[in-house]
Amino acid sequence: MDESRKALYRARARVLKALAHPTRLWMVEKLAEGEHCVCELLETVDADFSTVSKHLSVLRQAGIVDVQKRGKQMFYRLKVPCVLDFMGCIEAVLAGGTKDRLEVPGMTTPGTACRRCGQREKKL
Amino acid sequence: MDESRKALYRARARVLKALAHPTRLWMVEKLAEGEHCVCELLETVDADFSTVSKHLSVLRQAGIVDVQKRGKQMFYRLKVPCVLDFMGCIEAVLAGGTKDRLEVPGMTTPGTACRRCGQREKKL
DNA sequence: TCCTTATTTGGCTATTTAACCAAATGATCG
DNA sequence: CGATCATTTGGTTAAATAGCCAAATAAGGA
Repeated sequence: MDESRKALYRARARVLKALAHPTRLWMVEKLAEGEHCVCELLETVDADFSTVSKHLSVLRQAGIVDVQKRGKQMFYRLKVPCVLDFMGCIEAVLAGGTKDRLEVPGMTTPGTACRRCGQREKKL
Repeated sequence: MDESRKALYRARARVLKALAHPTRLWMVEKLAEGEHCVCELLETVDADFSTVSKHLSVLRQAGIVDVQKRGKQMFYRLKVPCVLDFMGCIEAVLAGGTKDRLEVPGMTTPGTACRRCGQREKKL
């Protein structure tokens, strides 16, 4: 795998990591309703002001949300709403389910031999 | 927010966290082709055998992949293929884009006042 | 049975992350 | 200008994570 490909996966992982926190997930859903200032988000999250601010900063740096300053307040918005579509699949994972992809491409058959180990299973 | 709701967000975050690593993301894509044993995955990932094994364990415990032991080998499969659908949206985030949801629900308008701060913006 | 192969487990250390507190910034208001 | 409100930044500490190595398992094969 070449370096640019590695960088791609690192970048993707960074986005997911930004989302991978209960409070931040909750905030994303809250922002799906429309923009909110930090103090509004603070109300329902049981955490310190600075903690909330830092979570929002993580989401912003990942490119998931947007901010706009108006007056004394910072208004956060969901910049990329498609992240909300993740929830359905996450629920499927939690349900232990084997939910198919939304758009099913050609998933190739299992059965390729292990090139390193050189062999396929022997029994069954 | 009640405790069971918090637990839900924690659970969701756990799934995303399992996915939020470059190597694991890569493995998920690789497993989308069909099942692979650990040694096959090892070939292309530049890491220790035990490291690869641990990454797979994380994915398994999250419920994203499945294992089946056959002979000496452990065959990992993607249990919930819909996680592959995340990639499109992640790319949109990376592109700084404002990609809409796949299925657009009624996203409410911004403009609700800050109940805590008691006011809406003054200028502009 | 002993050896080899495939994979997991158990430390261990370095790095990252989360949370809180206190102090800094920035805007509006009196 | 000085006070106040909304939010961010910096510091600190505790906890979680990633990676490597070495040892433990588990299944076949000689």
